[in-house]
Amino acid sequence: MEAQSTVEKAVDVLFHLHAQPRACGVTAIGRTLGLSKSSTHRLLTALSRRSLVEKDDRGRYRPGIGLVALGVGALDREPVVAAARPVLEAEAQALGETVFLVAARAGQIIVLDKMEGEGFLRAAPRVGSAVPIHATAVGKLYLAFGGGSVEAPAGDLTRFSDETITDRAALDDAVARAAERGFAENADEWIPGLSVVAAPVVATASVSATESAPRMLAALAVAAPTPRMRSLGCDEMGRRMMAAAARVAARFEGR
Amino acid sequence: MEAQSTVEKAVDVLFHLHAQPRACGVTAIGRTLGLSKSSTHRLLTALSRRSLVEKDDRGRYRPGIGLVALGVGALDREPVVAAARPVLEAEAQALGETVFLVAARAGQIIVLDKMEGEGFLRAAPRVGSAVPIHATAVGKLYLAFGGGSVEAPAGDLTRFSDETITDRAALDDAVARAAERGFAENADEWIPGLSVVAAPVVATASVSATESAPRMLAALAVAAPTPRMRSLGCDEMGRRMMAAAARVAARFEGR
DNA sequence: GATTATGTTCCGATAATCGGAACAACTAAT
DNA sequence: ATTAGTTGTTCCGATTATCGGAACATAATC
Repeated sequence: MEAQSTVEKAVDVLFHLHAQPRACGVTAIGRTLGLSKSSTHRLLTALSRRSLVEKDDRGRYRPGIGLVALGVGALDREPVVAAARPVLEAEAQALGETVFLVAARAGQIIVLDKMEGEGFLRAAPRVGSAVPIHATAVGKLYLAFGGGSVEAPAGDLTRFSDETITDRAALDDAVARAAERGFAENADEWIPGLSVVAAPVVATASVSATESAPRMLAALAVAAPTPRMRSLGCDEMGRRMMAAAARVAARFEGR
Repeated sequence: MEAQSTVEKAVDVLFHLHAQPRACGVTAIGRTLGLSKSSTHRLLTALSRRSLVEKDDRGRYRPGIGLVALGVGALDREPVVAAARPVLEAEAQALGETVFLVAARAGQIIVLDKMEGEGFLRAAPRVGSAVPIHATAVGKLYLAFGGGSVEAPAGDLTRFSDETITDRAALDDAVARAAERGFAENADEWIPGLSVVAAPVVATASVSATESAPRMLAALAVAAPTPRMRSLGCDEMGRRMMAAAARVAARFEGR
């Protein structure tokens, strides 16, 4: 293991609890995280005092209400989210489909915000969850424009569906195509029946206090059932997302 | 101060960051929490390694994406939430107004879940946020049926609107009335223009491994603009919420 | 350009953490 | 009901991460 600091261990406990489908006991948690029973217990009681975990009748622990409280509104403070929200709403309204704001965080690609359209495509990824890199439109965009902020997974590319790209060379081709066109698409490669078209939000963010550089901050993506996306026109949607992404960038830069 | 353990201090940092409208510096955080600059810095870097906080270009810190990830789905594991969701959906659909599931956690009253109706009453409290005790329908319910799990605030009762109950005796009367009728109401006492009717979810939860006792687990509440609530009929809504709460209790007990 | 404030790093003294062991409470099986 | 096994909780001395002041580097302010 590589966790030294106490708070990192505590956070690991939180993530472990989050990953489990139901409440866990002290012993089980300690065993899988390599902590002694007494240490685990102390961490849990500390977290419990701040209600980040809760103890049920049987002494088992599960994620607490404090986590929800901390998570709510945490995204509103992200400048990109604030800049994108009106655009998200406008596009979701105009297209009637769900529109996402997605960005790279800590090497993963994460859904920052979404706006549901009239369509019934409600199940799609939740805000805060991570999506695969090699099987999504946004993933390809980040490989093309991200400047190394995310990388294709080492080892084999997981197959999610019949259409999933599992060949390195084919993935490189798809990335090159995205770099050329300025947007990326994804038809059934992750979730069968789901198609996505995405465009990058590029803006000159202050990279340090004195210096600024244009950088890919996020991606705007529209999702729709595959037949519906075909009838809307993939290229048409690509142009539309690029224009919307440009509006987000403009708002981000303050005008 | 009363924070001893390191992880509690770290959590305090998270809550402080959450409460601030924008990114904070190390010095400011340390000052308000009574921590030395170096300690604060170490806590922040530890939290940052797990992406619970993020550092912007200027070295200021704000809540991170990890918090969102941890918050998402944390509520689905609450048995009451799982039991209530279908009922919430059905009521929101049938009434066309927003329906809440609210419960006491750590002495506070907290919104566990909500389902929005057709109405445009979207601003109402968010999932995960706390609501005042003496100025809400659910607060009165907990004072009546909660068995001491929450208590009316010490000192003066904060006035939120013209209708807010600020007199102890008047509050006791309102609580007694709720205990008698089995539901509680609230017209403009917290947010002007907003009326709520709520009923308690009472079920026999296992209080220990061998013993069980009937207990108030949560409350179901419907919110609507005051005129609309008047036209729906407060008593009618009270009966309706009591019936819905009974369905939640039945589902909770496993049938 | 000088000055103030802020983020970051270093290091010895301190105090919280660690982990084994003993205890208590519950579960499962006999 | 009794027993055996498991799990949550508490205790305590040894360990070690934490603490806080000070020094340093960098950015903001005048």
